[in-house]
Amino acid sequence: MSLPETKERILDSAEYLFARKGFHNTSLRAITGRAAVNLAAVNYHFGSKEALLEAVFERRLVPLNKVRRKNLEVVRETARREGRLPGVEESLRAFIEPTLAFRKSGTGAEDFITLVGRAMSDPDDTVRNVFIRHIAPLFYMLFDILREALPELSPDMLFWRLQFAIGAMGHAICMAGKSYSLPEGVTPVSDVESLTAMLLDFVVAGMERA
Amino acid sequence: MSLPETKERILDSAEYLFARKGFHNTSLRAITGRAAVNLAAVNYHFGSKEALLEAVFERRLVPLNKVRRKNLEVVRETARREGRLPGVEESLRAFIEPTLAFRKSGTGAEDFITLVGRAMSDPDDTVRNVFIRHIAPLFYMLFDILREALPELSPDMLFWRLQFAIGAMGHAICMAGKSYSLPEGVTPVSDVESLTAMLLDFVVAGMERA
DNA sequence: GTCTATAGATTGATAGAC
DNA sequence: GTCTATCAATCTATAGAC
Repeated sequence: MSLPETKERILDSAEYLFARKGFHNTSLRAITGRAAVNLAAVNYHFGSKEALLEAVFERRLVPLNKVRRKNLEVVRETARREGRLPGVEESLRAFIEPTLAFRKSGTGAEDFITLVGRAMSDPDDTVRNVFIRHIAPLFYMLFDILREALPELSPDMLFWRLQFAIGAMGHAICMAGKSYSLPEGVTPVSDVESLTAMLLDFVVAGMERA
Repeated sequence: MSLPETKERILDSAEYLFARKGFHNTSLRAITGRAAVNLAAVNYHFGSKEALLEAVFERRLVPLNKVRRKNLEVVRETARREGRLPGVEESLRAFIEPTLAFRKSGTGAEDFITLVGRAMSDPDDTVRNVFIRHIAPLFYMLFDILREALPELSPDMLFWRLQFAIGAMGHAICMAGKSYSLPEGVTPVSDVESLTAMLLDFVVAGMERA
């Protein structure tokens, strides 16, 4: 059966397993087994395991980045039209909100966004480089808008604060929906809206710190 | 040559490689090759690759945790003696400062602290579980002190804010000393004192956000 | 304790029939 | 495009000489 969905099935399976076990700890046999396709299909459709990883990132990251870029452009243009500086909160929201919201955007999106949360600090160059290549332009764009929003902050300080914010977001993504052992009396909400609101509160406060 | 330092050489080499390539992407051959010891020495001294990972964490984490625990106890006792609540900044500092300072505490410590920065969100269960087992008690201790410091904050909210802070710290650790491509005009400082000060500023602001 | 040698399993990738 | 079969490399782990 030469189903046109074979590539998609492989991508879904790889996304699922990469997010849960990591790239190097996931074999092509595990991927094709879960996808119920033949082992050789991966190399036929993608060429190599590494190219498959690239494709897993690309499938979701291209549309997600389009939304984030659009949001940032709107923030910039609106501020310019109204003759004011872009706000810190609206700038960070333009980047963070679509990222966390993406989690419930479709089947497997949750796996992907977990993968994203981990990719930034992945020990493996293969994973991290593929990810950084896709995310760097948006990072610079966000950096530039925050430069305008916080002109009194030195570039160095802004750089680090933005790194802190990104670290907080990535870790929040990794933790969301997991069930680690929790302190007494804690039953943490993890619906997207609440988490986004809490995270934005936190990073805006840190970013605006005098 | 039956040098008593063989175990140490293996630990150093494993620490170096785990931090740079990840656990599953590092072979025992690479470890023993770099350590200039025989392949079989790993299984003789540690029993298995996984037990070696455990030992890598244990060697550094036990003394580091002793410092962090001591610091947190001092914060708690000092506040109690002075009849006041523990402060947010001193509580977070008691945890964060020794962690970042550990980076320059000796040969290889930098590698280890990178490993720590990544362990929290490591895709691999083996790595993450070993780490969480060592860090969980201190996390609860810090959580409890911050409960006293911020009594008006709901446990859920505090839990997430602490997660954000830990995510920021972990990412900062991973980024420190790396040379990623940077925005125009940014030459980020990464000496321990400056980074600690900036990070504390950021997370205290986020934690105290009204 | 250190070494050689190798077992035993698993890996990514490919050739070639259909 | 999909399959079987397999190659060549790699891996962790261990047995046994020294």
